[in-house]
Amino acid sequence: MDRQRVATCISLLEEQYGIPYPDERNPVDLLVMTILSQNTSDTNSLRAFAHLKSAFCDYEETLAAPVEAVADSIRPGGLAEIKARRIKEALSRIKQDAGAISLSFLADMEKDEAMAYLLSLPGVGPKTASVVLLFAFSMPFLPVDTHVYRVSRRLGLLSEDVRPEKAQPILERIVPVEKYHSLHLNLITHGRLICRTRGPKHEECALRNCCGYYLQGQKP
DNA sequence: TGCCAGGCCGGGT
DNA sequence: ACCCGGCATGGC
Repeated sequence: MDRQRVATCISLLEEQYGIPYPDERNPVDLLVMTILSQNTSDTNSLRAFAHLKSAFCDYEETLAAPVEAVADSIRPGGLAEIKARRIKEALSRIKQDAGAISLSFLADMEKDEAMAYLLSLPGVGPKTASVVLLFAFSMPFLPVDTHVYRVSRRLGLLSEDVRPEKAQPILERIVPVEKYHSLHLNLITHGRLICRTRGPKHEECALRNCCGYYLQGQKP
């Protein structure tokens, strides 16, 4: 797939939506928040994260608490039992491996080593690990979620036969590293509204307007 | 009202 | 490798 098409999509998105800058967050917060966001709407996951933070004064306390208490604190997010267990197990592993509930040691690792470590944590898959490594450590990973996958295919950045688990390395190859933040955030922030395969109102909005000629099948 | 949400895991073929 | 069900609350 040609880089020109990618570059055009990125700059059209930036023109329309601006260049997003992620707010700085501590890596453990980011990890926990991303676990809470898995297959969950942002309103629900943000609410769950706020509840969790107010229920415990720090992660040591979260770790010491019974799973049911953690689950109760994140109930509004959905999938509470599973996520509570995963969060506690992840915190426990981190403390055991790092001697404290901190992920700052990842900064000293090679990117692939850091990725392998995060993937070894329960409840952490490629998407979650990539979010942490990109946004907390500026490592060159491009998180691929349902929106990024779906919209990338609709824009022709990925061919139709590419399966979700194959999408990330392909996108990482054709997207310039310095645009990972920008593309990811614009696609997930606005991606739910654009280029949906069904739902007529979605076809009328943003990205269709700004990248409309791609969707009409014209090759630039 | 039903469908979906910024996945991941464990089990099957 | 690939496919699939389960998880579960709130919003539109």
